[in-house]
Amino acid sequence: MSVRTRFAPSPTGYLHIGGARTALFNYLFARRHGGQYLLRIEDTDRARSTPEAVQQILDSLEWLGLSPDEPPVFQSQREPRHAEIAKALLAMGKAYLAYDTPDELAAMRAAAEAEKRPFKYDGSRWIGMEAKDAPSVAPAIRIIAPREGETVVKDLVQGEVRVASTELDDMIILRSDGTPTYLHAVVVDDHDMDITHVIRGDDHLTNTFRQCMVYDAMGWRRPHFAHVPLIHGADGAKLSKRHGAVGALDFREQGFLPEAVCNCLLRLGWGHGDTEIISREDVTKIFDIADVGRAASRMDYAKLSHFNGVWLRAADDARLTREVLERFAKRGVLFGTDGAARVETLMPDLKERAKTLEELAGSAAFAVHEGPPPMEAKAAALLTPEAKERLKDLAVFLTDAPWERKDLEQWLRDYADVKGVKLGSVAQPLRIALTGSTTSPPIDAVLAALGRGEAVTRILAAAEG
RNA sequence: GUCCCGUUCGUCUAGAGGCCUAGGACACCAGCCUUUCACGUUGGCAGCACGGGUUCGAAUCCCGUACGGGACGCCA
Repeated sequence: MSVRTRFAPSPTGYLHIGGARTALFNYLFARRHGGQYLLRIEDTDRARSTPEAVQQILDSLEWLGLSPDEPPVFQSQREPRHAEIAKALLAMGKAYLAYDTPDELAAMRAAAEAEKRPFKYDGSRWIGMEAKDAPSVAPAIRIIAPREGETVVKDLVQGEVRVASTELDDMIILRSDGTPTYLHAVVVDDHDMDITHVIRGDDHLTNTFRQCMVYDAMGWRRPHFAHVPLIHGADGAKLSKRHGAVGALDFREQGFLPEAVCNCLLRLGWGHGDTEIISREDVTKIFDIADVGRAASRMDYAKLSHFNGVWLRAADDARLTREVLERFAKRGVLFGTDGAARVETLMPDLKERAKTLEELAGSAAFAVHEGPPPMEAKAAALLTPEAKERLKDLAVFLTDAPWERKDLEQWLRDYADVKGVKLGSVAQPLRIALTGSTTSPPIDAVLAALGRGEAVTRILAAAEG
């Protein structure tokens, strides 16, 4: 049977990076083994699930390049099937009707706590009861837990984990209102979807033992399990908004590339020798779930920036230009076709200096600015009378300079040589005049991209300003 | 509280008994390169949670302790 994995988020909010990483592992595992990777939306909690959240999860996965191979399955639409299995279990005598009310259950828990003993449900009085003797409350269906021995799970990440049957009790699989519980629905769905490998967050590890009750009672073969550790915030606590960006789409907003986010997420928990930078294509060839670590890791935003810088430099110039222009539009920065062309011309040098698309947009803005760009205070301070004289002189001489980047560089060197000054004392005033900033791509590249007319205009404006 | 899982530089990790004087990456510090800033490059700082075993030999195996996380719902 071919490998089938699934990512099963509940649509109660945005997709956070922990979920994104789980999706990534599911995707990679399936690809590695030539199988399918599916998506199941666990929307059985009607009160908390929203269509907006579903859409956001879909958008997030698409952005990350983790769209499923088949249309998503919506768990809520499968409730009849869940009920059918619950009733089948009842008919087989592997489950029973339990007539406890929520209040009675709460009282039992309170009593257990008062006596400082762990609460364990005992529904033995309901087993074998005739319908006519039952209380007049709507019953829930409980599955009969194993009474002795232990359950053993060979987890692909955590290794062999075992839990004694004394720890398990008869759990509810169908509520008194006829709706399935999560632990039951998951098993039925995974079985029906032919899921062979369940890869999920390690918070589900102990749930696995209860899910095994359903598999075993139905005589279904259990899938392989792999419980990957959670991602924590920089302080080691559970990941939350106060740690900064956690939603997958927040990263897009902040100018991170999906390939960088995936690379970073991959390295949180997965290791393969000293490999740090790795493409989707390459990791697909070597990914092994056994190489995932067992310990929780912390999200490291500084390292994400580094990964992003690496992938930014490797990215296609036309693509980056599109991204930057989109950001200009959002910032209200106006640009014409010549401005767009300047950005693309400068892109090889621009991307070398940025960590995010936001930074890239910031450093590219001077190129499309209508007229002389705004002057940074630090830059303005360096425009001494002496520097302004230099600019006036340059404006004159540049009129005859050859306007190709390579030639411009040589021209500037010759100019500095002839004037007997250091190249820096020529380049820096020029940079300030042309970009309004003390930092920019190499000055010859800037001159070439702006064009002679625009360059001279800016130089004169700065010299006289 | 009970059960389950975990613990290598600040962070992410390599490490499956001798290859470890514990390797790499990010961050940080210093130098080099240089028309600025980056990139690149050289070097530096810094870690096997603790205590017992097993073994000729342990970061690696076993047992405790401590600390962290997770699960204990008619939530998912």
